Amino acid sequence: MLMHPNTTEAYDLFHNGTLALAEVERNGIRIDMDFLNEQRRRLTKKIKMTEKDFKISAFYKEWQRSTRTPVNINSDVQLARYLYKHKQIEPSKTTKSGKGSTDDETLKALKIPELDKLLRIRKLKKIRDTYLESFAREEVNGLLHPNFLLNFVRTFRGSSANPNFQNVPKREQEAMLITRKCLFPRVGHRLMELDFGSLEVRIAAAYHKDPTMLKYLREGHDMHGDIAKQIFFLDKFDKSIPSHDKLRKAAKNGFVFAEFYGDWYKKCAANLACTWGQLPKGKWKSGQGILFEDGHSLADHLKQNGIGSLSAFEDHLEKIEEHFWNKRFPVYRDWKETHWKKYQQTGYIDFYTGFRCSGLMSKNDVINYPVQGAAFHCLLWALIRINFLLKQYKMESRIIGQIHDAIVFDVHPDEVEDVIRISKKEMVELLPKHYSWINTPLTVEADLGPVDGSWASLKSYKIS
DNA sequence: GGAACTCGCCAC
DNA sequence: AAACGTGGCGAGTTCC
Repeated sequence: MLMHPNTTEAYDLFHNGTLALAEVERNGIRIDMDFLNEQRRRLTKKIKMTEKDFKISAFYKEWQRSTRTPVNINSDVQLARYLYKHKQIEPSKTTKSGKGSTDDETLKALKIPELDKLLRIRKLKKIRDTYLESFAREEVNGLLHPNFLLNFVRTFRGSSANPNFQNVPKREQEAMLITRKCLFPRVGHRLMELDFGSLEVRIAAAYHKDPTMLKYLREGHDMHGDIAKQIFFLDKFDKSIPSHDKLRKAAKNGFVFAEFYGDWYKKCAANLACTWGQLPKGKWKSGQGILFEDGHSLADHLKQNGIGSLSAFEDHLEKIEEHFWNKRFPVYRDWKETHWKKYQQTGYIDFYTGFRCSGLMSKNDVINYPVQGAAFHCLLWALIRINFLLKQYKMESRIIGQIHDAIVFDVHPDEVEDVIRISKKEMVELLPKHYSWINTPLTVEADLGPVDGSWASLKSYKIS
């Protein structure tokens, strides 16, 4: 596949972006090596103990008896051979190459208690070896200087390496609290993140201009709530009820975004019911799945609406998908088709930001690339401007990182409001003037840490 | 003994 | 007709 900036504007964006990101890289982020080393030791101890525990189990002994060579408990190849060849267990999932999978989900489904120890070891090693070790390797004078690169990604997004600043654990609490507690602002400063609200959805809307989607984005209605209502038969939807919020998140991540990216109802159904709804494959029994506040279970609730199994839920979601594209967002659907046809005729796709990809691409690629890429270019444009202004105003605050649709700052406590004001102006006011094809209002969300607080201590901060 | 591969898993 | 996009990176394994 060939890719290139196709306008001077696109070329300039990457030229200035490279210079700005080089400064971001030079700024760096403070790292607490004492805490890191303490966690390294603690994890090593835990891993050793769990390994010991695992090795006295009947499961391990049987595994070792099954083969002549010494077992390496870290080898998924050996584990798959033992489980699926020797013990003849049927895996619930296979890998791309058709072998039985040994990922977290598949091993948990086997309900072999000893395997939980193996998964625990895998998780602890991930934290220690992928994150802490790479942080330690890259530390210079108490700072990390992650690389931010613009020349690797097919969609013209950025990437990060040495260490990768863009995939530090956030959702899973244990991993988050170990890794992010290593990273700090400079002494007396605060960490702050500013990110665009639902940027990719807004950029997609600029391409397809679906009136229903534009209405959602312009009037701030809750699209994910509406879809959750429809998928899960909720007649009174209320985001502030925890169970409803759970189902809303499920609809958002397990269906809406998946459909936007090109997934289809069958995979979404399994994911929604099993991963998000905690229901089993096959038939459902009373009391199974996540619980509502009144004690009812998701299985009971769906049964009341005529759905008592995964296959019935699949049929239900097929209808939802049909409605989603043909009734709710038909103009979005039509854009996907005409955009795909255009690529098939010309052999390339143009981004609104002036970049061009040509060569062999799948349909999903053709639909996703210009959205993902242009969304990042919005962030990069704002980052270049904000970086320039912080220097021009001789401020103490610095940009120290970039995560696709977010900018990470190391801010002087007296400059918090100024940095927000300056950034907000660039992100929501001037950016849509520069890229006049943006057709919905942009929003900024802030997360702020206390003075000398680590990256684990950021809290949502209301922008005035 | 290193390159290239698979697999798993972290982020958006 | 087919079936979710982009990365980085570690460990194990296989190839040469």
